[in-house]
Amino acid sequence: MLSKPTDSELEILHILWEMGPSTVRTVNDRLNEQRRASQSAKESAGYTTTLKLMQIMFEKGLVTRVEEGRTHAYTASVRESDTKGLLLQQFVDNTFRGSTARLVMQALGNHEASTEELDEIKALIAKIEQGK
Amino acid sequence: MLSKPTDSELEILHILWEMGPSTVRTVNDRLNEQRRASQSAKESAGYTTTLKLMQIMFEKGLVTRVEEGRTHAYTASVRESDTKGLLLQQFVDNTFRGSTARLVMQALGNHEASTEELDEIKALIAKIEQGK
DNA sequence: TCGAGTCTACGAATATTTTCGTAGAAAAAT
DNA sequence: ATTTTTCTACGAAAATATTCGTAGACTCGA
Repeated sequence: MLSKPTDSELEILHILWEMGPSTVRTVNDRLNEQRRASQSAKESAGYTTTLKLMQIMFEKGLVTRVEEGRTHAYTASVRESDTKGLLLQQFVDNTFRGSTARLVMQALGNHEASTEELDEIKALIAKIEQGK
Repeated sequence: MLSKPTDSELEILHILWEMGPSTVRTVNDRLNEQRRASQSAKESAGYTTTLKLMQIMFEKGLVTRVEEGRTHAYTASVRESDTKGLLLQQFVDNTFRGSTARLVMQALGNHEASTEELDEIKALIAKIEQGK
């Protein structure tokens, strides 16, 4: 059963999805790199903080790990699209009363979407309509 | 400055947006009614739980209140579209790395959107493209 | 070989969010 | 008039999420 990751856990999952199997050290470095780059609200995380999070994620089944000599190589054990789908589902339920259409309207209304993005979306809609 | 409501606070805001100025009692009743109706994960909330939440929301400036005899009438002081926009922004940042297009793709890809909804969205896209 | 550096494990301090018990005042019911 | 109900205020417990200190084991270079 797919369990919902917290915000911090999601940050780590993103890195594992992007980089594949990684050590805690690698994840921690990348994490702090990203936070610095994006002026994230969060400070940089201590090594043991990231370690602990990843251990908890292991207990929850969000990641698997393999001993590689003295260190562990962690791998995401939930699929990116499944996880995002679940998060999206809950977000739509909580915030838009379950209405995907209203979510999309708000998203397109607020944000400047680029012409390319709009084209992509139009193409997707066309594809969905064909399937009906 | 618009502050981000927690999940419970959002649940209350929805009710205030829907019903206009309301007492704690009214909000609490409606809340539990909705939770029962939707088999929500949460149990029904005690009166003082809702009261405390609304007091906290008042301190945060999410709601205003007016004494009406012995009770208080609470009103949302943040706009629905602003609040949802903020939540959406943060959700897109956390979950889709800031890409609205990817959010929309996931939303349309996963969910069966109705023909009417798709038409609405197409119309919206057309309008945005005209504005460019 | 010894000391500095790096790893995991683990407990616990913090912070945040949610829940509720209790007390006191006011109103309503009997 | 007195009991019961219905409010608010408030503190604090409970639940959840985040952060980090410390200890012990292993590795590597001097």
